[in-house]
Amino acid sequence: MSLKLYNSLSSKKEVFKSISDKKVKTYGCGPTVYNDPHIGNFRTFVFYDLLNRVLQLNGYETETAVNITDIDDKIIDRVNQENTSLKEITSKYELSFLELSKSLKILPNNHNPRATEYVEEMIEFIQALINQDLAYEMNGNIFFDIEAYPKYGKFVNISDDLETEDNELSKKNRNDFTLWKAKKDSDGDIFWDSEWGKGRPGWHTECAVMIKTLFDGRLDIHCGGIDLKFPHHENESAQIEALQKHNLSNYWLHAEHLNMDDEKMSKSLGNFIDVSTLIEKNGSDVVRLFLLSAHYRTKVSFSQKKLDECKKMIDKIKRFAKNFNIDSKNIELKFSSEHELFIDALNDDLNTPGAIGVFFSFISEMNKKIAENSINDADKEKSLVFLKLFNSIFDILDFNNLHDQNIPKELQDLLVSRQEARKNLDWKLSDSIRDKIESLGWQVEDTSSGQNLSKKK
RNA sequence: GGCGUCGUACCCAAGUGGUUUAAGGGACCGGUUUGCAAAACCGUUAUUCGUCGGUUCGAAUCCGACCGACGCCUCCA
Repeated sequence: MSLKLYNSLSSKKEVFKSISDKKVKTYGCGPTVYNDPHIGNFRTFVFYDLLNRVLQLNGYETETAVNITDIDDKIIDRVNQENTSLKEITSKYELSFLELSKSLKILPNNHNPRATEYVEEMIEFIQALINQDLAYEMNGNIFFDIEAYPKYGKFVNISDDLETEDNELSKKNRNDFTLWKAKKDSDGDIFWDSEWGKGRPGWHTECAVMIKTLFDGRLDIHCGGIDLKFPHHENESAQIEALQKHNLSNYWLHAEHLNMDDEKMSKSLGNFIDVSTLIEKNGSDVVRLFLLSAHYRTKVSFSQKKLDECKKMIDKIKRFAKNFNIDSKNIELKFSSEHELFIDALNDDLNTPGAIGVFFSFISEMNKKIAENSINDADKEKSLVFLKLFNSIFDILDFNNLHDQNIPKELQDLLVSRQEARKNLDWKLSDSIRDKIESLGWQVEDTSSGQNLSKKK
């Protein structure tokens, strides 16, 4: 099955067709670096990674960008509150974003452009819009004139009542948006010089110009959180499309929110959970699986119970994987029908829950054969291929570390003693040693091939 | 107020016209196995998909109304 993606432009699943044959260019709206990101932010970032990996699975070479918004009102607020510098705040949280991304196995992007490094281009871009009568100046602010761009409203129906005037900024039209913000006293030394005076670029212009500079304003796929659909993405594309007369992006993908008690998790509502806290408590593999365990276009409510269930799922996969001698480098990805079902699910608009279902059905089938001792070489090979395929997308297994290799000496000794006791049929001693092992945070299982020690769940 | 999304078992969650008289995970209960556990395996758990109508040979899937939840229209992943 060819890759299908739900395009927000048409509100339909569409067969994906790239601009050039092999290479796909994607851009995702990244974090505003003024705060530690919460788990909801990372739902979207992990979704970008999923898209990237599925594109690669389909044989595409990807060129990805996720921007760093490092000029913004909230950042300036923090700079003023903490009496520090812009760079100090933004570099701290940019680093935290990149580290958490790595920890959640998000593949590195080709570009992580910072808005502050493109201000010159932004000023030129705004000037070009003014020259084309697509923007106008008002008290040192520059606004995009949506009346000059009749196609405005690709993501929403702009209704008549929205045309009421908003006099606060003396805009011509309520939906005219800021390209350049005139400097305010509270901005301190955070400003750039332009022909229209001191100020700084607006958010929508930042993304538009980074895309223009890196990708010549022409993308295969633009993605972001659902809340950015309007006005951010509307405005982003309006600027580029009004000026360049072609689509900014052929596909627009929007990820739904992670909610907290059925309400959107957000920094402004204060109902968010830190990613780092969550990773520390549950492990990054569990958090990653949790974020991928629901389809990206459905709302998800956060709960610890779900994370606990994901942990159990991972344990089940690991137990299955331990049946095989995995040398992941030497597994040739030769797909059979079982694998194709998994790929089909992913190609059907990144249906991760469907793909997980296919994988678990396969595990069940193989486990049955293992229990009956009827598993053959072909099954084993299929299993290895499936494990590798699964991990190429979900990336929650460490094949080199499936067997807990670092067993402390103390435990090794206990295992030897227990082995001895079992040999002597001294169940009382054997069980007391088992209790001791458990009290140390490990657990021992007796299998036909001997004792199997693992970290306690 | 305008625009939009969603409502599937005890919980989570796929499926969006016939291969599904509804995947997969968790939980529960019964069984096989085991010295006992654990794990694994087998079986059971929605004749039903918010409610009521309609279209169709056929609907969880399409249409309408209603009820309920949420989002966007202001910063937001």
